[in-house]
Amino acid sequence: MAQTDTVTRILDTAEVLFAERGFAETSLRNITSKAKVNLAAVNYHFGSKKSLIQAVFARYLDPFTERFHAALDELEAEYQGRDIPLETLLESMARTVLEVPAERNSLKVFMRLLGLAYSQAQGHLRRYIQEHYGSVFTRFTELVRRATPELPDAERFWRLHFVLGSVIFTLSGLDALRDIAEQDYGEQVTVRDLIRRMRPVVVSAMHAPLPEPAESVA
Amino acid sequence: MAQTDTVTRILDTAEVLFAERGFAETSLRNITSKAKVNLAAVNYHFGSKKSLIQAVFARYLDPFTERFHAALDELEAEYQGRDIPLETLLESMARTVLEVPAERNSLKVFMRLLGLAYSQAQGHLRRYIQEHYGSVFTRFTELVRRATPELPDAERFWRLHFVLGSVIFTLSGLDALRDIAEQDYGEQVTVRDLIRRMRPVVVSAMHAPLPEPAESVA
Amino acid sequence: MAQTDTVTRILDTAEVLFAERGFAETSLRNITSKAKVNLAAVNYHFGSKKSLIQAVFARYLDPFTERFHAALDELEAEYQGRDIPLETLLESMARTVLEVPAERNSLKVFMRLLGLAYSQAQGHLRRYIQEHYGSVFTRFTELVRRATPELPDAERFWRLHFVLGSVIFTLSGLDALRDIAEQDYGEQVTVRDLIRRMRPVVVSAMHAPLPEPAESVA
Amino acid sequence: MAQTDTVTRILDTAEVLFAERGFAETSLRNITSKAKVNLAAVNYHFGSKKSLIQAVFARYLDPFTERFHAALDELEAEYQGRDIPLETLLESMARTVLEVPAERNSLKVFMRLLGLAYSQAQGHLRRYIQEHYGSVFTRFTELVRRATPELPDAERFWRLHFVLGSVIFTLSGLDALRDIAEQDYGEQVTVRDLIRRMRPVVVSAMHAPLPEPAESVA
DNA sequence: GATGAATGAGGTTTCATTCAT
DNA sequence: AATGAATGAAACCTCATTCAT
Repeated sequence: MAQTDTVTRILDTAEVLFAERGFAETSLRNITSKAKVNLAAVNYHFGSKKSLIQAVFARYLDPFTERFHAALDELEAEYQGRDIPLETLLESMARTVLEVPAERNSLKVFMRLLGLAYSQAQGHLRRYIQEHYGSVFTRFTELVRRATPELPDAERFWRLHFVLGSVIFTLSGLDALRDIAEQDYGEQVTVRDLIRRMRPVVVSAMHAPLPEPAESVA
Repeated sequence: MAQTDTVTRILDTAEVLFAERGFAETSLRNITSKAKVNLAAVNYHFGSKKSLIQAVFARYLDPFTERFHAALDELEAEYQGRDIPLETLLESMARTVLEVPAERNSLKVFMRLLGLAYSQAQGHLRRYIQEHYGSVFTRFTELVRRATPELPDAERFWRLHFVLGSVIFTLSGLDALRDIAEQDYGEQVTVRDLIRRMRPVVVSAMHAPLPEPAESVA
Repeated sequence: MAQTDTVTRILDTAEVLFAERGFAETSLRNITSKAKVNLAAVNYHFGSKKSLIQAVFARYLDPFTERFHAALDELEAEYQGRDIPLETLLESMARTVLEVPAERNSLKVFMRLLGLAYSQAQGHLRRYIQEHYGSVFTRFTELVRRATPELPDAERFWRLHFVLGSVIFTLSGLDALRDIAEQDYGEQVTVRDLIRRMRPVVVSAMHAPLPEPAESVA
Repeated sequence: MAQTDTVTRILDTAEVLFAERGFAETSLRNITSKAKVNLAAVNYHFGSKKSLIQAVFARYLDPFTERFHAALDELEAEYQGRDIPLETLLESMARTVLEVPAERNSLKVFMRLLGLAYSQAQGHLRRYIQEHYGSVFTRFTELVRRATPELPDAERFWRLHFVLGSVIFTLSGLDALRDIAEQDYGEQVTVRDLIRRMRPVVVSAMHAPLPEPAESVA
């Protein structure tokens, strides 16, 4: 009881502060004082700041991975060896991404964290994510490959990263952009809205015509 | 001479380190020791770390703004009031973005910096960029608006940011991605290749069908 | 059973770590984690780190004291009031020192601990040893006094400490020295060898001519 | 001026506290607060606590090494290739050891430090001393070899370490021993007295008869 | 009898900045 | 114009110990 409480309070506070300011700009003091927890508690429960950062991610990515694997299992069962259409795959991923943080009302935080994982140095984090969650991404990539046989492998690789960039960039910089959008267009945008907007863009991007071949001289 | 030298050495070193590790993770000591410059020199020449960060950006964004304004001037003169096609506008922007750092062989650094400007907290930086360089972007946005009359304003706003995200994300993480691509597909990708590949994707993205309207209940 | 086990495991681990690194450099965490024992167990069973240190010494010094008293009893019985020769006294001490740790194969540890007791601050330890084991040493010293009537008391005091220093220093640093000796002279030295080598040196040292008197001006 | 002052104050304070309590038991806060110097000054001037410890030793050992080399140069010149007698060599070393700290009235501190260097873990310190000052010791050892041709090499090696142990042990534990001696024998002992007392003991120890050969079975 | 959780004190180090020269 | 010295704040982490269970 007491433990769960402390550990959870630390994680809850940490993820919010990390999302707001980044890792380096958030000190353990910031976290523990806001969480009303002893300063040493972080090191006691997590061992180090690095491990805390990883734990914050794990709390999202563990259930995400599990559910996404399950969702892909279902799809594969449903399609019985036939190729799953790209739209369905993307749909399934989007749904899972939305599901996990929905239970804690922290979708925005999760998105910011994903953005930080990419943009902040934190080599240890990149390694941790790669090690622990690389396999789902690999599985997903392979299914995408079979859904888009017309694309050369390299082309597909790059397009997936274009799309990934779009999503992570937009969602992680969401707050600032949302402010501007609200000010300029009077719209109040939710993450759900954004995902709805992204769908056709992403699909079009993946299906765009192949580029003209490179010129002979670079 | 000696001063110019010092200032330039600081800027050259700072931009590389910032791009590699981020702002908070790069200390003035890191910079000055690598630049072989006195520790106090940063504060002496720039006043503070914040100002140094801004100066690093200004060195790219000042010439960029100037040239991009000039390029748009040319286009407007050429089209004499008629709408400039989206492809042409994007083309022009891409060319200018490539031109500026090309002279110092630092495209990657420039892109990483742009990425950091987006993703790192540094409120002061966002404000600085907005204040000093907001006008070019506004001008460009307005021209895009006239090139895509079929898009609702808000939709265009978001799509531009999707695209921006793609570009910055891909180019700023270029090194890592390039390694993977080379390993997996035996391709040696140049920045020019990437831009060539991006063109159809970006155009398709901008021209994607409108999303289905939001459901009534969020 | 469980308790005995825990206490013993703590003592076994603590003495090794203390001997290797010293008292201050060995944390209770080091000990308990290596001993696979709960962190609080040390405080629970021993009360404090200081008491643990004392307990580690007691485990060697209690049997040592007992046996040494017994050995001196025997000698006094054998010599029936006549002075016991210095060589015999030293011999007896050496034998007892070797006997106690021999049962646990920990002579080196014992010697290192004695060295630490001398050189590390730990006032409490010096006091503890003095209080609990001072009497054997006093008894031994008195016998030595009668064996070397030609030496002034102060001279004898210092010489005993010179010798003690030799022994503890050599035996506590044994591993490093043995490595050098083996490398340089191709000798594999056992503790018994060393004791054999020390005997004539110690005897000569104790019987050395008196120093010339101090000069008038320090 | 200001710098010299701060650096010197730190070194002066550090060596006293180290000598009194040992390295681990002396915190940088202890040092800087007693030296009335900013806490960060140690890291500014020395880089780390380890480097400070090394600097404290260097301040004694650098002049010691220099003078001892000079003294041996003189002796070699005087003896013109003939072997220098053991007594003379030891005499020369003792004189040099006394000379260096005499100028700062800190012989006792120097001795404690030497003792600590041996008994405290501090692997870095042992390595530092070995690297920087090993050569003088090697030179001295070689001269001792020629002064005691009757000793087998291994025997000489061990005897030198017996003697070293005597000296370091006694001198570094001096304070406690001195208290006892004063209480028991009413003597006030100076380091000079001790050295005077040690001389005949050391000489006798080195010239002790060879031990009886080892028994056939170890 | 034993333990996981928690704590307050204090450790070393790094930081951006300022100051006297 | 430029710099070496110095500083106060704050960073992360480890410590021995205590407490509730």
